[in-house]
Amino acid sequence: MHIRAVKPMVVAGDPCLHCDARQKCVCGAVPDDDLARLAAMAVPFACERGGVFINEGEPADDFFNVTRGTAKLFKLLPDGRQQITGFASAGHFLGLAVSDTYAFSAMAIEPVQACRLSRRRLKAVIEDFPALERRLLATACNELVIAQEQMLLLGRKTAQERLASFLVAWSYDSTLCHPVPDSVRLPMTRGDIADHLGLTIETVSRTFSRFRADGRITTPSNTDVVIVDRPWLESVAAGYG
Amino acid sequence: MHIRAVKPMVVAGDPCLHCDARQKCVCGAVPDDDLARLAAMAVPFACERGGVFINEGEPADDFFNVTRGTAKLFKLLPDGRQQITGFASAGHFLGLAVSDTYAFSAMAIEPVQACRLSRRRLKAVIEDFPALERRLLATACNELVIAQEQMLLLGRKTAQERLASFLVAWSYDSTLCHPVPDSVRLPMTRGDIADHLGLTIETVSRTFSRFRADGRITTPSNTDVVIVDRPWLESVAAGYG
DNA sequence: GGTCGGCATTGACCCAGGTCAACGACCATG
DNA sequence: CATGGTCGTTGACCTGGGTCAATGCCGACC
Repeated sequence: MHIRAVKPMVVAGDPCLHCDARQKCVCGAVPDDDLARLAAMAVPFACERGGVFINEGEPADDFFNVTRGTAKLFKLLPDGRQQITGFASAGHFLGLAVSDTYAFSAMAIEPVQACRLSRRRLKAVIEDFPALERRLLATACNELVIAQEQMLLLGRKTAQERLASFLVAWSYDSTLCHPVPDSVRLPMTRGDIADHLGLTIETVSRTFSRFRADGRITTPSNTDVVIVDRPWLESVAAGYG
Repeated sequence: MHIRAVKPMVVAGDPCLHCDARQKCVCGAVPDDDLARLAAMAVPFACERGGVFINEGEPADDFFNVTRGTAKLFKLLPDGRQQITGFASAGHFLGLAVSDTYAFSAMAIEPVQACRLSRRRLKAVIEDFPALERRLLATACNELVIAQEQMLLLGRKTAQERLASFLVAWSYDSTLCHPVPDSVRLPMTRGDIADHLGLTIETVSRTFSRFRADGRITTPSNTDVVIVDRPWLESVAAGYG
C-alpha cells in the first residue's frame, strides 16, 4: 500500500457541490441548495485498474455515478467471448440497465472513482428530487440511441467503418472536457476496442496501421490518436466510400 | 377498398378501458378511473403493411403505443444496408429512443394499429399521471437490457447462435399471449430476420434448413416454426456447444 | 387455370476478417 | 541493465459466412 495524492472525493460539508462530474450527469438536476442532502445519501467509492465492481447476474444492490476514470461495461459468453457494450467515464450513471440482477459487468480500465447509492437510497433520492427521475429517463433514452447506433455498427459496418465510427464518437466525447478535439486519448487496450467493435485485436491493429499509412491519423503513443483527416473518417464512419 | 371487420379502436366513451394492449404497456400505470382522460389525449392510428410511419432524422413530433400488429424498427446506411434494432408488437411504446429527431425508422410488417400522442400531449399526460413516468423509465431500462443482449449477439455470436437466440427470445414473447409456447409465428420475412441478426438472407435460410435437418425445429409454413428441441436451442443460444 | 411477382431455398465460389505464430516496443522490477 | 510480462504489430494462411445465380414455392389477380 502506498500513499497517493488524489483529489479528495469528500470535502467538509458538501462534496457534491464541488463534484467534477455533476453538471454532466444526473445530479445536475438537483439545485445547489439541496446538494448537502444528496451528498449525505451517496457513498464515495473507488476501484483500482482491473477491478470488477459490477458482476453480471449478481443482485443489483447498488448504483454508481462515475466521477473519475473509465470503466468498461461488458457481457461474457460461457467460453470467454466478450462484448463490451460501452465505456463509462466521468458523468456516466451505471445501473440503468438493471432488473433485480445486473445485466452486465463493469471493470475499471483506469482507476475509477464514483458515488455509490444503494437501491433503497436511490429510491429515496428520487422521491426527494422528482426532477432526477426526469433526468434518469432522458439518460436512459440517450443510451438507447447510442445502443441502436452500436447495433448498426455491429450488424452492418465493415472493420474500417467500425474503427472510424469509434474514433469519431470518442473524439466527440472528449471535446466536452478537452480543448484540442482532434487529439484523442484512448484509455482502453486494442483488445478492449476489438471487443467493443466485434472484431479481433489483429484486425483493429491492422486497421489502425492502414489509417496511419493513408495519412488519416497519427499515433504519438499507443493511447493517443491524432485525427488528421476528420472529414474522411466521418464520411467512412457514416457508411460512405 | 373493401370493408373489413376489425375490432374498433375507439368504443363509445372509453377506448382505453378495452384496449388489448393496456396491461402489457405503459398505460397499465393509469388506474381505470382515469382512463377516460387518457383516452381523450391519444389519437387512434393505423398503418397498412409496408407503411413507414416513423422516419429516422425527421422531427420527432409523435409517440406511438402499438395496440395491434407488428412493426420493424430499423436504421439505414446510405448505400441501403439495413439494421433492424427490434420488432414492436402490441404493447410496445415507440419513441423512447428519441431526441428532437427520430433515431430510427419504423415500418409496419403487418397491419399496425396504435395510439398516437403528440410530444406536447405526452408531456401533459405525464404531468397528469406521474406513475407513467416511472413506467416509462422501467420500459426504457428494459429495452436497454435487450439492446445490450443484442450487441452481444451481433458482436460475438455465430450464425447458429444468432438464429437460436432469436427463436428462443421470440417464443418467450409469444408465450405472453399464446397457449402453445413451442409454436412460434414469425410475421417477418427471412430478409428481416437477416437484417435483425446481422446476417444475409441466404445464411438465415441455410441455418433454418440445418435446424430442420437436425430435428431441432419444424416449419409448417414460412411464417410458422415449431420448436422441437428447446433445450438444445437454448443451450446454443447461450453460447454453449 | 395461367402467369406474374415476391419470398425462400440451394449450390458453387469467393473474400473480409479470423486464427496462428513470430517478433517488437515498452515498462516495471530485482 | 538484464529479465519477464503485457501489449501491439505484422505476416501467412484459413474459414464462416457473404455473393452470385439458378430454381422452387405460393398466393394474388386476371
